[in-house]
Amino acid sequence: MTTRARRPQRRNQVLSREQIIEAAVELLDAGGEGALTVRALVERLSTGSGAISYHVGKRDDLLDAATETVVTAALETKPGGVPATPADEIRTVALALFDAIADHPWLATRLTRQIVRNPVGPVTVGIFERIGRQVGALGVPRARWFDAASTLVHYILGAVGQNARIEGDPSGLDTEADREAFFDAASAAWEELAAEDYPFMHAIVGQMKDHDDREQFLTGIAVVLDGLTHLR
Amino acid sequence: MTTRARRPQRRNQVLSREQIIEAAVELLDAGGEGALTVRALVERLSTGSGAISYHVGKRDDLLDAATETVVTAALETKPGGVPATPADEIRTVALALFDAIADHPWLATRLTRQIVRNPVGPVTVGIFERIGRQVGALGVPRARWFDAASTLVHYILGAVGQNARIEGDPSGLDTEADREAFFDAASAAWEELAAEDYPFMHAIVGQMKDHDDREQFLTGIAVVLDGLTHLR
DNA sequence: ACCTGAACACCGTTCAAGT
DNA sequence: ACCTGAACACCGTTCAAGT
Repeated sequence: MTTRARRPQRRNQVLSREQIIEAAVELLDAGGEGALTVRALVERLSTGSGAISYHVGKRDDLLDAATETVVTAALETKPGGVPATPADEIRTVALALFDAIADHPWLATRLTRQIVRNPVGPVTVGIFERIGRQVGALGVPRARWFDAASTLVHYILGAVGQNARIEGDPSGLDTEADREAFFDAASAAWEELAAEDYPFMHAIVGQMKDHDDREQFLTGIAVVLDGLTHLR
Repeated sequence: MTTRARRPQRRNQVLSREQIIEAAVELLDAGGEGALTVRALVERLSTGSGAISYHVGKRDDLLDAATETVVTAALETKPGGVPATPADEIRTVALALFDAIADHPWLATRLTRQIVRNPVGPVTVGIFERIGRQVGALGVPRARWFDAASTLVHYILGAVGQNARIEGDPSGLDTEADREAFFDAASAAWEELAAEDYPFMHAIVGQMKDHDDREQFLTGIAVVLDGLTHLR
């Protein structure tokens, strides 16, 4: 390693925007949105609070940046060079978002928020462009492309948001066991509802117990895709 | 007024849970989730912070209670005695939620959260029961009722969440003019995207400018309903 | 240009004390 | 049973000062 550097006039930049975002994502994954505090960040990066605001601005901006980083990475995952069908491509994007939220439950709230408030950002544009390109090939007439893409995106966001499990539970293990216990408790409670007032809930309590979120999500996508082919 | 009361052993209860929730909704409507602070509540109700926690528990519980109150009220609006078709009934529920979120933008985030975390509460059960009852009449086979109802609810939540405009903007008037300015800015930015990289965004920028959220929402519902009739 | 960290103005929750 | 309000342990942001 060469130790002779010419006039290091400015201090070694030891902290970067990327580093802060990375640490933020780790905190968010571990403890949900409440766990992302400036002080936790300061300790983890052993720096001062001013340095953080210098690099990423306000906490809210950091949350946006973290969202953007994670979503962009999720959308880039596209290894297979197979030129998929339009439906396949839509499913790929949808599942990428589904999985991203499964890995980062705090994303659910933030993703919705970002799309609403920042229609110009790479998150909104990325998702719409990627999905929207397919709707023409699906047989949707040009005048309805915006409606079609919006319907798909809205469905995906809604479904994906509902599959963000017990976010920010600091009590650790929200594993498969937890998940099952949660569903068991829910279906038990549904069974106790008055049957005459809640006939539907009683009818589906069995289906609810052994459904698979991911499969159900794909079913929903298929339903929307099917409906879109009839959009004139 | 009779002034002679027999031993009012306990003080007049001057503060009620309902009053607190009502004040909370007003604060939320006026300034978004950030405006609901214990101190703001304390001042508005001229009481102490302890009284609030006594009646409604923690801030988070109050947010849940406010959500429940508003959603329940929205779902109860059912004046016409006309026994609508299944599709009509679904549209009624969907629009009730749409309008509730238009009036109370803070609901968007909270509604999702409540449905995820409290599948037993009146919000989740109310929405599912009301919508789910219709899917049988739609021609969905019984074994698919849960999938069908979930698809509808997920679409509705996703769409409705996206139509919660600039929530919690304390700068007042988020009126029609603001809304238009917002869309104009967005479409201007979309037009500036590189046409070769974002062909879809360019194709729809005109549609985006003069679309109507509510109509688009109904289109989406129609798409999903259509898809559901083919679900086997 | 980059970083420090004290200071500030908030925040929600708790709890001993009063009625 | 209901309410008060001080005390506490947090929080994000700012900013003069250092390098």
